[in-house]
Amino acid sequence: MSAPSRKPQQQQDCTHCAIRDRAICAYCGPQELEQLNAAKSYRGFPKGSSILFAGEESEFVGTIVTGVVALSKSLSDGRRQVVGLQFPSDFLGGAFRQRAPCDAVAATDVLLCMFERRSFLTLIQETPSLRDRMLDLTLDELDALRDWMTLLGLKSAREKVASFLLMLAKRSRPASKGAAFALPAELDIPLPITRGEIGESLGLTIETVSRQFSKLKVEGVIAFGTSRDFRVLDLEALQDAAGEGEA
Amino acid sequence: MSAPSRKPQQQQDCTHCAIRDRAICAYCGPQELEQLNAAKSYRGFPKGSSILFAGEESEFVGTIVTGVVALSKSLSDGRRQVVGLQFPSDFLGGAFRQRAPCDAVAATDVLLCMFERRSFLTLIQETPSLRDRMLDLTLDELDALRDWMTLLGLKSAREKVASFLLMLAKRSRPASKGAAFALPAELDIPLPITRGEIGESLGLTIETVSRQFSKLKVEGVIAFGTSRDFRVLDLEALQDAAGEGEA
DNA sequence: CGATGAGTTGACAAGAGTCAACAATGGTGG
DNA sequence: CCACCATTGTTGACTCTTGTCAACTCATCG
Repeated sequence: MSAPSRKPQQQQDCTHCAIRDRAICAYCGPQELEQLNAAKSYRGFPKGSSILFAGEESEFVGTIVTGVVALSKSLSDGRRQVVGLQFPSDFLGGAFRQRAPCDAVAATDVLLCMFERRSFLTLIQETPSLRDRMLDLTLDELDALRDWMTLLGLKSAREKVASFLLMLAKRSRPASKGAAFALPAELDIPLPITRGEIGESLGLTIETVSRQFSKLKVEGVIAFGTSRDFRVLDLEALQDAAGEGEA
Repeated sequence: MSAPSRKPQQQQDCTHCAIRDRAICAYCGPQELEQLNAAKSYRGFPKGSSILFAGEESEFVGTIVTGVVALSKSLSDGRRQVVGLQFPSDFLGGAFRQRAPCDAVAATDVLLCMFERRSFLTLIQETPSLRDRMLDLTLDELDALRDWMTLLGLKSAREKVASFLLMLAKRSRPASKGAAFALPAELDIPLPITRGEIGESLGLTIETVSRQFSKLKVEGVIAFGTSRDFRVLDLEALQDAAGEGEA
């Protein structure tokens, strides 16, 4: 486990922010950015720590600058379902409501660009570019959830695992706009979460996930560096295994 | 199959609308309502007809006044997953984006209160009460999807079916159609969709759905009138079977 | 070093899918 | 009005994917 970055981060200038063009502030002009700059604050969450508890009141909202956050729901008997993975530039929008709809846990060390919830609410009322972006992001999230539901509802274990790896491959790439999805085979992709968490995402057990990984490895579709990062050897085969093509 | 209500409905007055207090217009004052009243139009969709096609451009948005709409996604091999059931007062918000994110099919005869998409966009920009309600509804939908994902990911067939029946029981509250049909036995709940569609919602086959229904029936938890409506005999047992308690 | 947790692999069991036959329902046309 | 047909739903027998239980390996950290 790596060290928490607890110290208040030095105020990074918004204009040089790596996620400037994809985050909640994407549509903001220089002046609006100024406002955000003044209101924001950074906070680090060490891997494994809880960012939000389901049902609890949340006093802040925020954008992920670095790291991965797992949103999950639990049944009373302890079974857990991961209902969303959030990456840099994603907005912890659940926090937008008074009570968080699900747990949010830092899957890796996470750096959040935060706003106090109530002041963000007024900010958003007064700033059309923020408001529009907010709705955009929320609708994007809806779309992503629907795709995920499709995966959960009708894909086989193999398809689920392959789809998951593809999703990671796409999302873990720095924002290279345009250019069709092509992976250099040499690119090592980190698995930001454990097998257990992958299982909880896909509605599978840890053993099944492991077995599917092994099978894909034996088939020469993927290769592992350590058990926490992989490389796509045969993209076409992986897409095939994922049952790509959502018609 | 019942007759389509294709004829342009007479302009119903918004103030007497049955879903006035829950729909997109819930926060609107009298004056704003006036504006909506002028812009809206009604349109009926016969059972089984398509309202939106995934990927196609949608030229309107709308609220469901009566009926049930099934949102679904398909894989290229024909497998289908229902990713949302929408009831009266729900907003066909997918249509808010230029291209619909999934198919929308009228599961029953449906009456829609519609707006031309582009004019609705400007309307929403100028009307805070509409805008706020829109975000509310979208966030509600997100929450509902997350619950549904939890169901898909980790519940057993029995739990899925029981949860589905409970959901119907909760949601099928009066859209106050013809008062003539206000029966004393309010416990009779219609199943608005076929077993097949239920299966596609829950990630189960039609046979499994049927078997679980039969089991619940034999156990005395529910009873069927026709195969398209049921009654809850033992609510506690049903909640138990659903694995209620999302911690 | 052991100790701990993550990950892999195997044997087995069970839940859900598949295939198939049959029953019930509802709409159509003679 | 009834007979016919298509659609929808039910039930049974069998199969197979995935979950369960358990042993074991591997990496990492005190």
